[in-house]
Amino acid sequence: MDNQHQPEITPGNTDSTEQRIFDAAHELFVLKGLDGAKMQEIADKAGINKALLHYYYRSKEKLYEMVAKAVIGRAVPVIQNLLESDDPLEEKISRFIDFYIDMVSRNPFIPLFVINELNKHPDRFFETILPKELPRPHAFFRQVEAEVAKGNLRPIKPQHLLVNVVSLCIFPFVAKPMIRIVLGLDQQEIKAFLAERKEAVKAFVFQAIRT
Amino acid sequence: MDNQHQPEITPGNTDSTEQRIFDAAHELFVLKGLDGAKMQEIADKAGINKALLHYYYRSKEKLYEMVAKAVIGRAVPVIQNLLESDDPLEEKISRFIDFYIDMVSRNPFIPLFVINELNKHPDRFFETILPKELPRPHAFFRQVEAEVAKGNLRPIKPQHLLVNVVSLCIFPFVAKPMIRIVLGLDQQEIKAFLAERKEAVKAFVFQAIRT
DNA sequence: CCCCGAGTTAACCAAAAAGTTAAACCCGAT
DNA sequence: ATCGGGTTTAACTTTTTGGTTAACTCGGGG
Repeated sequence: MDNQHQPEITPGNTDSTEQRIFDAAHELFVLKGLDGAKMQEIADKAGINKALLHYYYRSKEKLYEMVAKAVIGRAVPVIQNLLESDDPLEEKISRFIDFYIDMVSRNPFIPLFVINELNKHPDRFFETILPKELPRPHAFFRQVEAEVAKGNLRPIKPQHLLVNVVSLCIFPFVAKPMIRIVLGLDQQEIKAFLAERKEAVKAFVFQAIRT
Repeated sequence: MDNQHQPEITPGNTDSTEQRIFDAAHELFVLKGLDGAKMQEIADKAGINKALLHYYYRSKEKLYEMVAKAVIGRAVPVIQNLLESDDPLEEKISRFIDFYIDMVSRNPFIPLFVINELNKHPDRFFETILPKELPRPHAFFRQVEAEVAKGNLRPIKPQHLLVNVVSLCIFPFVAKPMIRIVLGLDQQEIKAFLAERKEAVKAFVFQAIRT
């Protein structure tokens, strides 16, 4: 063991070594970013020798790529389904909000990871990480336009509506520590506050768009 | 020159060396974070020797602290003013949106920087970076509650309203590359889209809260 | 004219971190 | 049993990086 750090192996990890490495890398890359996470740290968390990282994944970059691809690829099909379903619009939006807030409150660091990746390594993102199939919101857009035309919805550009909904869902979880400070909430209170978000966002959005 | 990188000195920088270092560090830390930005890089960008970084600022940490403190300290008083002014509520919200979107469209990386700092180094943040005076939104909250009581506003928790407005202002700029992809916009189109945001957000928010 | 000290530099150092190697270890197939 | 390939490890090398040192420049008193 050339290990001067505390090993703190994640327990209960009975999978293959390759998987353990991947899981450890996933956790640390998402938490600390490419530069922040160290190979030794990942090895420690996976409970294996640093050389194994290179045995299974050739380099830090490659390992990072795998993780990034997995993280991003995971959410895309779900969003796609949500946007393309033929539910009535309000129901679709409601489901969308539920899904997004559930997802992001379980994994609050994922959106930050994606955004950072996209801002800091756009080249790599477009070349190797971006999945071929990315959400096509056209169906959703036409649906909104149809409702606006029918007079069921106040006039709004569907693009702005989509961006608004996503912003309202994601941002508060990403900025959770900031919000905690500004609103002066403790651990419990911020949790309660964020738990109210599903209903708060739905109410806000629907009041904004209903005629 | 122990310089194996391309120097690419930022031109037009006629200020003192100390200032040049600070500016270079500011740019790179905001762009790449503490781990991502390298001292050599900062020195190159400032057009000076690496040793000067340590001459003026003792260590990377100290330099980073200065930058972080400046970045965060800058926005706080303005927000404070906005929230505590005694303008009527709608005007206050309107100004708030204008200010935030102006600010974030000029410096799209600042919010990301603050959020990352807060998520990844909360300890340091609270100990050394957090300014004593942070925005106290109480006046704003009471104002909202008063309007709700008077029936001028639909019932809404003022905390959610504040979070909603900030989310709608900041997130689209932070997630700009993501939005570009999903909406399939080119450079020009995304610029135009974001330019519409001020009006779009105001319309959305006011329709959501007006009775 | 010379000194002095702030400013600046090249060269160096030590620690950290990525990556490599060669040997050992398991374990099923021969 | 043993061979052999996939797996794992300790130890090593290389590269990167933050930090230091000693020398040099240069302009303003004395």
